Amino acid sequence: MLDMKVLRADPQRVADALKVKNYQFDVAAFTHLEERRKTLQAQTEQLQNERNTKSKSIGQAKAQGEDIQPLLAAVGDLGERLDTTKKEFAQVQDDLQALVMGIPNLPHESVPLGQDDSDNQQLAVWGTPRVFDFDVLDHVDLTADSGLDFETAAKVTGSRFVVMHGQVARLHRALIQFMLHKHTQTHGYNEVYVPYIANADSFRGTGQLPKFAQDQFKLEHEQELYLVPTAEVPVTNIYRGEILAEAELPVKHVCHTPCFRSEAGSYGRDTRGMLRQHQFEKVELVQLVHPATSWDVLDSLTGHAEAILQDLELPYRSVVLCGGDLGFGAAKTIDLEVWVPGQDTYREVSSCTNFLDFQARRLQARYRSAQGDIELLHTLNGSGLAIGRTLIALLENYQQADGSVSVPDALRPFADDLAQIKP
RNA sequence: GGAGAGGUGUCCGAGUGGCUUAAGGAGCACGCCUGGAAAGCGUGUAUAGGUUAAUCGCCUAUCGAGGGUUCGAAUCCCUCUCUCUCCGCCA
Repeated sequence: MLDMKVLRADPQRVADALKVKNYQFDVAAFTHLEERRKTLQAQTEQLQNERNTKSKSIGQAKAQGEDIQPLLAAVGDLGERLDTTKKEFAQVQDDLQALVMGIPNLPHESVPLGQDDSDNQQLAVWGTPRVFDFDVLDHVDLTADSGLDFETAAKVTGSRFVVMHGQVARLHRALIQFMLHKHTQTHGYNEVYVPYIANADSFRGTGQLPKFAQDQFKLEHEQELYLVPTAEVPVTNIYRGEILAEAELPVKHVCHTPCFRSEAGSYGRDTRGMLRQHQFEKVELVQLVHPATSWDVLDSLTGHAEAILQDLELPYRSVVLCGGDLGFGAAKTIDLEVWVPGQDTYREVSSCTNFLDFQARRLQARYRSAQGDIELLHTLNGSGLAIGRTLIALLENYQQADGSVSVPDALRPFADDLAQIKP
């Protein structure tokens, strides 16, 4: 959520900034609602004050044994007027809230202009894609006999799911262990385990609701519950409504969860293989930091994700997302894209984002400064990394002419010393 | 699943319709006192919003959440939620 003070002070400036994100902010509608809000709030509070004062005097009169009938009469239709005004005020508040909750975060000034991912700007390239002296297989063909089993998953559940067998399942598990190990032991993150189901308040807190309900798996339950689309939701919401001491900062969490996404509206895209699944594993990095540090933290957090790709010796590049490709709550996002030989291109395995105080304001996640002031935190997160896509990259980059796949050194200790996957 | 007890500020804890403007205590901060400390004494110690150029101030809301009754609700009623105890079931 944006700062209401900023919105009120200069809505036109907000509208201009949001054009970078292809978002049309209706300044007139906002200003109109805000005017009504102001009037109605003043009226409501004035009536409440009147009621409180008069009620108190009734109490005092009663305590002194005086006749309270005239006082009761003086209250008259105050209650009714208050009721009407209150309802009107609540309605305007709801409308205004709905409007403001739907406004995306302002992009940082360094975010490049652009419509979609083709306008993203490359920042750096690491490693060189391997030159193969045989015909390259993609992960589907490579594991058709022994590893990834899409037919069975389709029988058990439906499309966009996978069953993994044997050594591929082991490698998949090893990737999770390896990443958790690296982030906790080398990068100083605290591991957390969290629920894979979260309530609507949590989804609103991190910005998945109200706007993106169609992307979520909603449970049939008496309470409004959803499967988590990323660990970002449960982990960041640990701090919803909390006030941390400045000395506790920065909070750094690493968390492995499955992620559930309905992928509504992506029917034709990435239908082959396990690039885009309804369920995938992810190791997520989440930080809650002092506002002054968040831009530095974005760089270091991205570096932590990059370290995984470097240890696995997978070629990748980093790109900064353009305005049109930037997420709802993001001020700036750096994507890491790993080389996928089967597609002869780079594909996203990590998305590292600085939300500034956008999520913190919805969450009311704050800290108390040394001076005793209470201020909003800044939140950041990034994949470190998406497991399924890393596995794809691993299989395809490390494939051999005979159809086997060698396991990179860094991963072997976590895979019971598995050195090679046989076809 | 059944029965019961609860949820009050940073913490403990009082509070069954109006001197509650949430008592009292602990903790913390500052001041006085002291050679220094402890003790003692004093002052302060929530959040969100409104008003204001801003501070002070003033106003409104918040006692798990949401409704309701009432001139007036922490207190009474309803729904939900979480915690604890006992029974049952269970990995």
